[in-house]
Amino acid sequence: MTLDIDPVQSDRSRDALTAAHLYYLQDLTMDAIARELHTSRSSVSRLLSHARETGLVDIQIKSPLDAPSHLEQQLEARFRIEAHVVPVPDSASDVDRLERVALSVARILGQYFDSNMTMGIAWGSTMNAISRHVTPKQTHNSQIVQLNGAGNMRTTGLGYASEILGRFGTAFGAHIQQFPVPAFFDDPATKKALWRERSISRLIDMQATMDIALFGLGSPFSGVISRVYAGGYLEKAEFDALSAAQVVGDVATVFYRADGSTDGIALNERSTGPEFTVLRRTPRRICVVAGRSKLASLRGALAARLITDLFVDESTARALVEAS
Amino acid sequence: MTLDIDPVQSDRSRDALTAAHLYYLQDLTMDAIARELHTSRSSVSRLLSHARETGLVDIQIKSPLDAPSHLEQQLEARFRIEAHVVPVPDSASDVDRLERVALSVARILGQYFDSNMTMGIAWGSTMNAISRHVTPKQTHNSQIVQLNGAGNMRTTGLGYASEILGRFGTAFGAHIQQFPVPAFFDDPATKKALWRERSISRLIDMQATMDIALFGLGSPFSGVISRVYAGGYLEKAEFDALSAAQVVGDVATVFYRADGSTDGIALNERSTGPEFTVLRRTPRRICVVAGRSKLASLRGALAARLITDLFVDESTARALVEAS
DNA sequence: AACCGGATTGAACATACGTGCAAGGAGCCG
DNA sequence: CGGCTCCTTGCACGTATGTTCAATCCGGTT
Repeated sequence: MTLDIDPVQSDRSRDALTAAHLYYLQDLTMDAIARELHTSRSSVSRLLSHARETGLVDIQIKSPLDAPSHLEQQLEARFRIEAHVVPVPDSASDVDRLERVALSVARILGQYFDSNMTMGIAWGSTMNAISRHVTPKQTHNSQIVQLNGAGNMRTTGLGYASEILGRFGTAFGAHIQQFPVPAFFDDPATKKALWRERSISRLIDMQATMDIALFGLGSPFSGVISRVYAGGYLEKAEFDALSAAQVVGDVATVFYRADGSTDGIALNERSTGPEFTVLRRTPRRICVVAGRSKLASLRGALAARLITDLFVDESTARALVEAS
Repeated sequence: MTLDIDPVQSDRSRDALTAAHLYYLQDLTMDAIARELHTSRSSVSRLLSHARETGLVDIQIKSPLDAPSHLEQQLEARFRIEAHVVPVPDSASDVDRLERVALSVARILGQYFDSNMTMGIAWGSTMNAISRHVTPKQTHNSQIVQLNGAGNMRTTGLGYASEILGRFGTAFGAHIQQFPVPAFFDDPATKKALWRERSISRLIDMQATMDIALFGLGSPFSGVISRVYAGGYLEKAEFDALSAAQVVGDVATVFYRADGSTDGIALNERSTGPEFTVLRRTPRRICVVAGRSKLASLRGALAARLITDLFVDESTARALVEAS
């Protein structure tokens, strides 16, 4: 057994690297590059795609700091967060919105995550969308930790959640830490007991000391039903209880009201997501929101001070600013 | 008088920014972007060019660290420098070589230079070529300092050198410090006297404390005549003296031999470039070389330990490694 | 108000680029 | 040694992008 890299792979990458050099740093046409590399133009096109996909080429966009859009400035001033407004035409559907915001986030994420870091991630449609596009970036000694369990009455949830987790993991070359518990326990006592198990508490500790948290928002009572409510995670009675408690949203299956409060929301006792008091210790907490249906939920999360960095589509951002 | 930015400029930049967002982060086609921005596709193409040219979009290429080319590794091991080999086909002319290496350097330079830094730059065909392509990057409180005088019998040299200097200055938003003296004094005493003038000594001090030096190499006795020898800077007699002293090259009009030594080279007493003992204190000293005609000169500069970072075209790099 | 550069715009054209496809390997059984 | 699959390659085609040019707009001047 040897440590050599697959020579074919390495050949390919070496070529991709020179191709990228010639294309992006020397402005040669793919045709010219093809001649220098003794191959066809189409292969060069493919090499360059490969270079971009694998993060060999890194394209960043830098706001000249003096020109964050008016919207971003307002959000930053009003909520004390770093805001990133993703331009999406007002006519776009909510699906488009999510897809486009997710794509933007996926491309930028590498600027936040680095070697020796631990990032906690939730799961759900937002995280799923992001995971499908993350641009790879090689890191060392870094960890991706699942924030909340994903099991329900029908499945252990390991498939869906770990797919998401896995995509982040391979993109960053990070170890992944799954959280093999249901989204909600039936009995709070089970949770307490499990939390004392070393295998689980190790994970809880990692969550408590992570450098970055990345999450979307659940919004139980708005048009688009978040995955948590659709997938058999909650019974009708539980759902009604949330409604009665005036819940407006959740982060990693921990629920909150419009004012950001969580006290007396019974379901949280059985939820596996990190308590907000813990979450708030994470230095960078990136929230991704797309679509106006999540507006109430977003207001609540802001009130709960769960967010340090917000990625949001333009029209939702506008709505957020206007109503305040 | 107001501090507002030209609203037209700012409009343009804002659009360029969103266009860049949509194009590079969301993979929209220019056509789609045109519709969102209510303009024509060609305008979007222009906006994107603008965004790239002004450094709004920053494209980096990251060697996965495990894959610096064989050549780069050898150079780094042998000379204790950071090497960047620029791929250029062996068939390319020396002019092409220079142009392509310069373009690469111009694109990468922003990764080295930042706010609050001082960079010293020489002048000559290499620096000229680089200056014509530097990708802008906004910095604050940074300085560009001219390393050596550019005047000669016919002109003050302020035009040519300051054009170069100016391009770097505007690209980085840096203050520029010209060096209004000839390349060589006739009398060493004049130099000594001037060096005591506060206006000049201030500049010398800046050179002594700069963070980065950027220079090409002169190679008096090889095919392509460096600007120093062509432009009326040296008399026949001086040229002969250099030859007799076995000089192989110069950095900022300070001459050295193949072994890197400078002792007893009379012309250096009258040269306005920084002494090597001073130059070597600069933490990062970036040398840009293109063309095998500069090989001897490059060997000397390496022997003189003037270089910490080398940018060189592929075939010159190969020649350098092979002959050692 | 009429006039004049100079900059900006969209249409049209000319390139350059991405991708489906069929052909040609390279490895892997049977 | 076929015969199989899976992967890579170059070609051909359609689309996306860069660029020229004439028309238009704008700010300043007479």
